[in-house]
Amino acid sequence: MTGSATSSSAVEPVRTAAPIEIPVRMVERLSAYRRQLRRWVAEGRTRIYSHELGALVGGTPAQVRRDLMTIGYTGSPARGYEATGLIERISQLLDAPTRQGVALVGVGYLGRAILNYFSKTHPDLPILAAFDVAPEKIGRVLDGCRCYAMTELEAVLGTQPVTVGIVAVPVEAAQGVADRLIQAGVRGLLNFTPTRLRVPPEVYVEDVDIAVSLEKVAFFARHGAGSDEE
Amino acid sequence: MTGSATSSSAVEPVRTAAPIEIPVRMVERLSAYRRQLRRWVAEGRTRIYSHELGALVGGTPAQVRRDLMTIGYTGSPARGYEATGLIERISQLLDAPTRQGVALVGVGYLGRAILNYFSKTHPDLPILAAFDVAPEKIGRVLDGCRCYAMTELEAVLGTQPVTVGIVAVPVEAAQGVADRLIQAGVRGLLNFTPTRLRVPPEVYVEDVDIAVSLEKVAFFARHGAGSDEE
DNA sequence: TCATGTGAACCGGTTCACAGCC
DNA sequence: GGCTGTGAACCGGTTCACATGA
Repeated sequence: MTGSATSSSAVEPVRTAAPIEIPVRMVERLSAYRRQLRRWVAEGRTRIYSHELGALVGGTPAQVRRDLMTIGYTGSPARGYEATGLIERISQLLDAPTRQGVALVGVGYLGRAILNYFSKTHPDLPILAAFDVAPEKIGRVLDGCRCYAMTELEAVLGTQPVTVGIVAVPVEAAQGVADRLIQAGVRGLLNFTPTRLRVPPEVYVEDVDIAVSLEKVAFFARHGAGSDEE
Repeated sequence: MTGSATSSSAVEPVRTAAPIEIPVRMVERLSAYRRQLRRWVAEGRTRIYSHELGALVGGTPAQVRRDLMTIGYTGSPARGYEATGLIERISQLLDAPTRQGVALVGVGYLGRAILNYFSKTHPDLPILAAFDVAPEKIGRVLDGCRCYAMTELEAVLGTQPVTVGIVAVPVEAAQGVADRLIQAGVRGLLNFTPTRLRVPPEVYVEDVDIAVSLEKVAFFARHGAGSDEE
């Protein structure tokens, strides 16, 4: 189908670490688990039951247990799961062994929102550089992140361990930005633009489509709310 | 689920034409189809094949055909699908028969980004009002949308056909905002906050969790890109 | 020939349900 | 008693593959 399946070069990935193959949805859940667990710990709690964590994240106890079983983390029937240990285990899987950072392209309202939000939270996976075309933004430091000119993109990325790019530019510019980011070594893109980016098969693209989300909400606001999810 | 349509005030909606039960993911796809079709038409094309539409949206031809079959839209083997007719059919399903609008709460960077983006595109499903606590924003008109004080929320929503609310406020304020919106008649929420909103079962909540999305991208940027999706 | 329409097989994630243990 | 660990059943969406028609 138009290229996607492609790769599958017959080679079964004997990938170094991470012997576990984690399904996409589960990565989302693990990420959510970790965040809630950090709050939990910050509130002084140390142990948690599957039904508690489930409630915190909007999932079922069975789902939580299944996930934790899959990542090989064991609790005890009497005391549930040990929170900090679980956080560590999840981090072990989700975080890169070597420091990995993010580049933000497009410092409009959306870009500023992201910078602003991530400067506060999110110690791991830092936004190392921002890029924009507007001269008045270039050289400034916004929320602790330096803003460079688009022309400097290749140079800056050459000095930073950036593996993820956020595309927060106008639609027309998206593909060009994606190409340059990938050329500069980025392997994953978070795309806020309503275009399907054309990328080589080894690059991962996640589309965040607010327009579609909004229409979905409008639709289910009328028809029976299929409860929530995600 | 399991057919039991919970609430459904006994009245089987004799809605003009929509006896179809549409799965969640399909609503997303239909929304995406429509947007691409509109571009397609804007470029002067009138007919489209399943594989073309599939490519435009990142899906397979089979998936497209199945979806169109499900919504009861028929094409011809020789000429594919008629674009404008298809747009209309999708609109018939997705859009409300009566004018329905959106309220935005929180006019920070994220709120501004949304206002800015939706004022340009999106004629149907307009953002009818914005709310914030910052005095300097109150009374101003941003991207064609008036910004009111939070205290005016109930009063303003009483005069507008708002069924959807966008929650773009700081985490701490989210639940309170959600409660008030729902109290004011909103039936669907688009939540940008990293909390699980507590809502009555008839209200639909869609969480857009940028932090989780970013971690997902970072993860798959390292491990094999499982192609794209969503 | 090439694309549509569609029953049927397929697939992978979710949920069930129960054994084991504290 | 309540909770974990987990094989097995379940379920719904996706994909296949082929009959059909221009």
